[in-house]
Amino acid sequence: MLDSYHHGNLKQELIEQGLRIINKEGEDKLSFRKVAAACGVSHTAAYAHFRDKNDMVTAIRETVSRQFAKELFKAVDGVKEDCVEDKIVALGRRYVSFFFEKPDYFKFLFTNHMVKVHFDIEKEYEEDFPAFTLLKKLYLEMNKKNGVVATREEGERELIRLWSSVHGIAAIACMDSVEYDGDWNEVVMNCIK
Amino acid sequence: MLDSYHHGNLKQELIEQGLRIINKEGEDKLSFRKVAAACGVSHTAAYAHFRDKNDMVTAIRETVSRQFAKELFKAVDGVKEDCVEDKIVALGRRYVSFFFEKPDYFKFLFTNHMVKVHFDIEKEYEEDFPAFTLLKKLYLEMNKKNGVVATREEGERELIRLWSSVHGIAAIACMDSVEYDGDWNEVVMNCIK
DNA sequence: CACCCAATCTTAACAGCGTTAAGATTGATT
DNA sequence: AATCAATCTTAACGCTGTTAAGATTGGGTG
Repeated sequence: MLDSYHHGNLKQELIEQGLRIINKEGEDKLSFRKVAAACGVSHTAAYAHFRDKNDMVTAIRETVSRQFAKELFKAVDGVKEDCVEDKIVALGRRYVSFFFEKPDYFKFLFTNHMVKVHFDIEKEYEEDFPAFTLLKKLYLEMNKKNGVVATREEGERELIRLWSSVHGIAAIACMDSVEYDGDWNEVVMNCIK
Repeated sequence: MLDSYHHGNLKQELIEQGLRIINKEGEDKLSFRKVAAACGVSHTAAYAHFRDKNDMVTAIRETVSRQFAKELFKAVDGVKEDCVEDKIVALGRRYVSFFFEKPDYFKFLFTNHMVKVHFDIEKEYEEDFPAFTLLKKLYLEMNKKNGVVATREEGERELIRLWSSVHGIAAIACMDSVEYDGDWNEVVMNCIK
């Protein structure tokens, strides 16, 4: 463990170095060999920890996904306890600002189809995209507080509307050829309703 | 021109074969060499027509972009002349259904930042994404018809809301891990307003 | 303590990729 | 008929992901 042959903590460092490369050079510049070199290890060592490259990228993606969710939770927790509407707005703002700060993460998270989601408002799904699960929870909380009893169809449509609004703004704000000198926060407000 | 050394129409066939490969195997499976082989030509012949691979992919992307716009125009033209609201709805529906039919096109069009867009409602921009230009036109038409005089800020926000709603739904409808057995048309209706 | 095994890492090799360089072929122009 | 520029070919380079076979090592068993 001391003397280099066995790294000791390779799997995690591969993820960290991979993330660093994506941040600095973009996802397309990420290669198995480069990550290994960054860890000071031969280019096939990673196969002891990941099935293939895609498996490693997926692990990195899950790290980003958790990091994203953590930011959303933080934003929501900063709002006074009983103001569900404000919490939803706070989530929407952070959702957009997170990706506005790191546009590459948007592409990285959403373009390879890892995001699992169930609109079904009558059940919870452990495997769902955490950011979505949080939104779903807040939405149900809001309905409950306001005494709204939506049909399943109405509720699902409204949930989709909420998420797609915010997600759509993030998608557009991330396009590097889109310039908008207004305030994205205002846009979010205007969209969520 | 007859006897094979000079292909005669290579550039266009490269685009067509490239598009075919993307449709059948996905963008990541597209290679310069494979497209060339599909055209029955050596793997460097394409360099007479495209600067590099990215240049060829961009050409393919512009083809898809035009094809997409054509579909939207067709949908809009199918609506009675003076019903602007219905036209916008028709555009939204086709926007989503187009990508729902070919999910790979969504990623292909939007994840490499080719889409240029100006929200500025006081000018027209030739180079803008044609689908967006159409929406912008309809939006201004609607305001005019209804005698709405929005400030520049309000107008831009509303335009963004319109587009991001539709775009967001398309983005979500395209994720292969998202299953929704409701009608996306209803979702579009509910979002556009 | 000695042994062994399984996990971990290395080197070697393969096919596929984009790209460049140098040369062959051709249709069109002079 | 000669020439030239556009077009296509072959050869080579360095990079990529992946597999196979072997070296190294730490932990658990006798």
